[in-house]
Amino acid sequence: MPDPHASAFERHDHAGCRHDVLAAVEREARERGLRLTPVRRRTLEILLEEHRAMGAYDVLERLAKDGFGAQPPVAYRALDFLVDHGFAHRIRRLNAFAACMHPDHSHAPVFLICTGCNAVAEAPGEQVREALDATARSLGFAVERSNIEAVGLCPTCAPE
Amino acid sequence: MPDPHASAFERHDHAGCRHDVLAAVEREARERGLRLTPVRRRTLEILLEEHRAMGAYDVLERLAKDGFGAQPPVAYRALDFLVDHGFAHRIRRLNAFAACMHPDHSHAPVFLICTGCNAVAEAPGEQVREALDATARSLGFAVERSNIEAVGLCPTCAPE
DNA sequence: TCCGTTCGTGTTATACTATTACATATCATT
DNA sequence: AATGATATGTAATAGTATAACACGAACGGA
Repeated sequence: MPDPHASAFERHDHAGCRHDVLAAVEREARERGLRLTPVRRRTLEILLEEHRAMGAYDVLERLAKDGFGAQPPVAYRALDFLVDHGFAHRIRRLNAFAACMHPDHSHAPVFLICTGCNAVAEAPGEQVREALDATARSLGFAVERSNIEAVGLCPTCAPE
Repeated sequence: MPDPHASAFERHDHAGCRHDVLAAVEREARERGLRLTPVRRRTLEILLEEHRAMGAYDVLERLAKDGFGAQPPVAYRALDFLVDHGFAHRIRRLNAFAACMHPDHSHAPVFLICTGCNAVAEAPGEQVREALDATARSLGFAVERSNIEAVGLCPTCAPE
């Protein structure tokens, strides 16, 4: 099994992580009584196959090829479902979506977007999330959800 | 002078903070050799007057009423200028813009968006930013810019 | 099993957000 | 005043997202 903690910037076994994540999502959905319908499942597969942040219309195009509806709501609804239940993430800076690589445990990840190669890594966000909660709490604000995104250069693209 | 550290969730003297921020921006622009042209200045004034996150088209509408061009690029260019130089912020979650309340010192704020009253507060982001940098660094990622946004309930809207 | 309700899908249409491209004008500098 | 860089105005279009409605499948209770 691929190292689940490997950074998305590192080389890893795509086929393996794809399979594992899908299995984890299926199990989660079953346990939580969620309906992982054909469109939803296929949408997740597409995100996993591409293994990158994809626009809703890119996803839609692929869904249409697979015989699903070709109108925007088809993609948006499936993507919203995945995001709502933690099986995918929305990256607002890119107006894009990406499969969650750790769907089995709740987490609020941080996204690192490389301006050199356009790769997007899902980094562990516990520390950042904790700091954010503390900051919010000091103002009496109760955080429900958050998005934390950074753009910069990944190790490969960074100058020496 | 209004307390510059007051949370946006607290009552405060809008007219006062408006004036102070505008003065600070004018000084900053002068010192840094930036051209705070009429559209740009008016755009900032609009954001300050409304004192909330505004869509580009809302801003555009007001600019048009004031005799400026009525096409989207007019608003987007002015807003981009303000954002690029730290005089305003872009809140991606809302596809909106808000005047920066502390334009005199560089900072990477955190945005707290209340789902109850739609208020947006600009909270100090040093701690969060530090945690984000640490997380990114551990993956060899060099952060250039980031956006950190949280949705939840402000003190006023939170249930007892 | 039948009925009603909820949920999911497909479709049409439209709303909202943002950028490209190009012409014109203004500014800073010589 | 001439030049090059910067800023503005406008037209056209690209890209992102949602509302509203019809239909049908899944679910739960009588």
